[in-house]
Parts: sequence; structure tokens; C-alpha cells
Amino acid sequence: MDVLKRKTYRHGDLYRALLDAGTQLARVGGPTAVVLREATRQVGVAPNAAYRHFADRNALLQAVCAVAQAQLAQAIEDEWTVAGFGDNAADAARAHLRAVGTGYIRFARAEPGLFRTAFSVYEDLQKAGIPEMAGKNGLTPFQLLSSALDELLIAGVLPPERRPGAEFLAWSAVHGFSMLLIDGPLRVLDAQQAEAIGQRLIDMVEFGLPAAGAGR
Amino acid sequence: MDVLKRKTYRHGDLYRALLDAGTQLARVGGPTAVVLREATRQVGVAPNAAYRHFADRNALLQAVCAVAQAQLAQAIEDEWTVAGFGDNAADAARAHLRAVGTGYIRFARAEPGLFRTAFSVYEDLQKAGIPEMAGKNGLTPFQLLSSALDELLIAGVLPPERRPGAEFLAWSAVHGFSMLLIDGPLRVLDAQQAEAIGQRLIDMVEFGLPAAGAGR
DNA sequence: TGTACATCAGTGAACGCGCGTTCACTGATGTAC
DNA sequence: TGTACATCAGTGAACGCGCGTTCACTGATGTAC
Repeated sequence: MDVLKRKTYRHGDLYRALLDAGTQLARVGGPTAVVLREATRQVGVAPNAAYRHFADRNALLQAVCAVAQAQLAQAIEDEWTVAGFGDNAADAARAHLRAVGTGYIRFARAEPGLFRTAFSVYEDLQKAGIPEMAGKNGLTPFQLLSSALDELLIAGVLPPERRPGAEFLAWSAVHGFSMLLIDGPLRVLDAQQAEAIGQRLIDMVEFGLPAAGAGR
Repeated sequence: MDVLKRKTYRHGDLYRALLDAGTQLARVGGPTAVVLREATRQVGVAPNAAYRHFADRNALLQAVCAVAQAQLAQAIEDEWTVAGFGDNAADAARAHLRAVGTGYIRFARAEPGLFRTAFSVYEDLQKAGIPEMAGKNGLTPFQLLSSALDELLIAGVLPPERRPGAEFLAWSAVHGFSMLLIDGPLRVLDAQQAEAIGQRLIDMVEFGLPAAGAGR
């Protein structure tokens, strides 16, 4: 990111530079802070130069959104790796579900701007599988959650009739908590408190999920 | 709301008219749609006339936010009333918790713009008790949730050591689901599907809450 | 009950701002011969 | 290997837009005498 001075007339990799600058803007100020002119300013290029690489402002935002998704996926993968394999399939599955939730919440707290950007753009569940949004293992956040739930199913922890749509129940809890944590009333919590309540929330999901839809 | 024509030089109740116009804008387009000039335009008054009644644009937004909170509270109260009292204290408490969640989700789905506005402004938990944000019974959404949880405690459904902070667990689940429903990937669900998954989510909270924090 | 006057709600015009986007251009690069 | 030339990445200037906000004002209202 060479600000204001550049040796060559051609930039070299302006696409990448603008994407990086846009990501930095999102990191600091969330999706509305992704301002095309500001990105070109930081890179040291004329405002309209961006139009060689992005159709319009929204295309830049979309690209930044994909970066944010990928970083979230990576944060979850890291947590998954730490969780390991446990003594048996059931324990491993539970640990992986917890890892997904924990990674999600920690990322939201560590990178609130990127987190909000990840969910700012109109997103189809169809598009949830595109590779730009994945971590190193090639899985998106949603796919990682699905994997953990599949493990729970195979391990016999989650009854088959409760499996369909289980993603949305777990996701809702963790997503809502993250939102309250970064934008809402839980903003005031310190790291330790946030972590403690976060783990209790994941307890609620772990114990409540197998019962959800129980004979009502 | 008299658009463009007005008999008297004085408006009569411009504060109310601007607040109503602002609320309508929020209803249609969420918090960012609360534009001061647009509100005055709809009321048929000069842009700067607003400054007789609101310190600035943010003051108008705050007022609209309070209206949105109050409408949410009312939606929950209505659901609470429908839920009734059941056969015993435990059933009644559970029904009331479910009513809070159901009212919350239904309001989010029915009035996504107002819902997003309700949570757009910096909100302290301190301010969660101010009367402008309450429904007819004088309780805010947060206070209604607290009441339901207190009932669960008294009825012996929720162990005393799990009561503190339980608001945030239940709230997270229902809030996250609402967000995914109106802005996220669950946008595609029709009313029936949304209702069904919403009830399963509330199952998860109902069964998972008493277990959350269980001996870890 | 009638009149003078203070109040203050709403007016009209203008400001500076930063945004996204379009236009015709310029000049470094890399390829064809 | 050297040169002519097409390509196209980045330039410079400008546009229209709508916003929030400030200024000095005007004229209806309601109160004091």
C-alpha cells in the first residue's frame, strides 16, 4: 500500500491493492465505510482508476464481503483444529460444534467491522459455497457448521428427524449473541465475561438442539 | 400528514408529524432511511423547520428508535396475553417465555424496518427501562423477557444458579434468528416455514436454557 | 372588550461536503514484424 | 536485435446529487393592559 508515491506509471496489482484497502476500511468502520474514493486515496491513485478493476462501488463491497467470509471461515477452522478428536465420535462431534460456535463468536468480537461486512451484502444460500468465501480447507462458515452437525448425527447425538434445518437453530443463537456483543447491549462486557456467557450460550445450543422440535 | 398543502401558517403538532413521518421512513427503509429532509418534505414544511423540535437528525432517529422499541414491546405483550395462564405455574412460565420469543420473531418479520431501527441506535442497558420504549403495560421488551425468566425461576423450572444472565442467552437465539430471517439467508423462507423453524428455535431455548452452564 | 406587543413556529435562500460516476486524454508496456 | 504500433491502465477535470445545517427573516398567536 504505497500512499501518495509510486515509482511506475502502472501500479502492478491495483485490484489487490484496492481490495486490501477496502478490507481495511471495512475492518475499521464496517460495510458503510467501504468508500470507493477513500480506497483509491489510500492506494494513491485517481478515483476513477478503480473502474478498470471493479464495475462499481458495489462490486468492491462484494469482494470485501467475500474476504470477510473467508477470514471468518479461517477463524472457525483454527478453533476446530484446536478442538481435536476426543475419546469417541460423540465427544469429537460435540467439540467440533462448540469449536464452530466459539470461533464464530471470537471472530465477531475480534473483528467486528469485518463481521458486520460479512453479513451486509445480499447473500444467497446458493452462493454460500463459492470458494472465495472459504478458509484454507475450502469450506465456508456454513459448510463447517453443517459438517459438525453431520458428525453429531452420525455419532447418534442428534436424532435424524432433528437434523434438517439444525444449522439455522445453532447459527441463530451464535449469530444473535455476536450481534448483541458488538452492536448491542452486551458491548459493555469485557473479554472474560463475553467468553463465559458465550460458552453458556453454546451449552444451551448443545443441550437444547437434540430436544428442539420434540413432540410438539 | 398533510402533504404540500396546509391551511394554517402554524402546523399544530409538527413534532408528532415529523415523528410519524420518520417512523414511516424507518418502517419502509430501516434506520438509514430516516432522512431529516425527507421527513419535512412529507409533512410539507421547510427542511429547517425540524430544528424547532429536534436538536439534529440524530435526535429524530432516537425518537423513532423509541417508537420502534415500544411497538416491539406491544407485539410481545399481545402474544403474552394470548398465551394465558395454563394449568400450573411451570406451564404458565414456559408459555410466557415462548410468547416473548414468538412476539419478537413475528414483529421482526412483520416490521423488518422498524425492527432494525430499534437496534440501530447506541443503546445502554440503563436506558432499556425508559418509558418511551415500553408497551401499554409499561414494560420494555427486555423487562418482559426478564419477567418470563423470573416466572420460570419461581416455578422451579430454571435453577437459581442459571438465572443470572439468562436474558442474554434467550435473547441471542431469538435475535439472531430474526436477523437471519430479515437480512440473512432465511429471507427466502415463507411465513409458514419461518414460523415452524421459529418454534423449533424456541424449543431449543426452552430445553437448553435450564442446562446452560451445566457443570463445565 | 379592544388594542399593542412579545413570542417563537415556520420560511427562503444558501453553505460546504463527499460521494459515485463519466468524459476525453496520455503514456508505459509488450508484441509483431 | 531493433523498431512501429496497438493495447489498455491510470489521469485530470468535471458532473449532478442529496444531505445536514446555519442565517436573517416573517407573520400568526396569545397575553398584558
